[in-house]
Amino acid sequence: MPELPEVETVARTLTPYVVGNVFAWVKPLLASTVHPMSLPLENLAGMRVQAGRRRAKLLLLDLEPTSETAARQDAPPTALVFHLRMTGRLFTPAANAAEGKHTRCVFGLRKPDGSETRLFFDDTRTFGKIFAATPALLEQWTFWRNLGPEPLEIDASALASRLTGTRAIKTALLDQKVIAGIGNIYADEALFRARISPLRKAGDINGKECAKLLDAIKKTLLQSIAQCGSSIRDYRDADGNVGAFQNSFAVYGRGGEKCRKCGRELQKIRLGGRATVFCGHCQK
DNA sequence: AGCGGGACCTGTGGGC
DNA sequence: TGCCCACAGGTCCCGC
Repeated sequence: MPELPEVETVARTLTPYVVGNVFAWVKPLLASTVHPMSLPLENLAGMRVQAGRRRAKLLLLDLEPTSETAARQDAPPTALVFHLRMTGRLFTPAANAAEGKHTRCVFGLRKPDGSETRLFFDDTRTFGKIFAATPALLEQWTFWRNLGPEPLEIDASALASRLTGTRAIKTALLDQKVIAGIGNIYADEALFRARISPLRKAGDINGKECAKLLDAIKKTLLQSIAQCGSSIRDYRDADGNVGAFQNSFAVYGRGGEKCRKCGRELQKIRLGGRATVFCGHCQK
């Protein structure tokens, strides 16, 4: 499900509901949803949500201590990290709402006025993870440590230096160590906009093409963020709203249909195990 | 190094 | 209506 624009949208919509609130209790409903390296989620008790943000496809709640936690012996988590994977959803349910069939964890938070609010983590396919971490723990997490740069924050030369080797450019874009946050949708969409075939060898993309590709990546991601992401089936933001960028797809999910640029039939292949759609005429 | 395949899960949609 | 198969926005691991 969520790639960079979707996680960004969830972070933005969730933040107003949680910032300033203090974790009071937690109810894990599926043990495997808690990352094996995570601190016990119970350690969240007394920590206040200071900010919400996104890194790659991860959503982070930055935490700060309160008087409740000041005397604690254990190291309290300084961040609560969520990886939504394919079907993870974070939202604040209505006060009387019951847990759903796919609710994997419930967090109880206390608002400054003393009233309680809850945070649900729902995840149909159960691939998602919750990780209560300290900075040291995050650094021990290989996936985190190896994350590549944010696509919206790098320049073309930085991208060029990371695109090496003989593997397909699309495979490289999906590799979170190369560049973080791009998934199957935005890899296909950006390559179409840059008029680059997904099958080209990453190391063969020249400087000019690299600049064009990065420009296409940034524009695609920013346009999607502006439209609150893409909703194919599961994705919803923290308010339960769908995104709109799926209406702007040039290639994703359009195999066999006509290229919007040249009218020829879009090809659908499998590349690195992922459905890949592109125009064999427009993309070289 | 890089590829394909499978695994992890549940649900949905198409074909028959 | 129902069954079976293919497939789904992510990542990891294995063997070649």
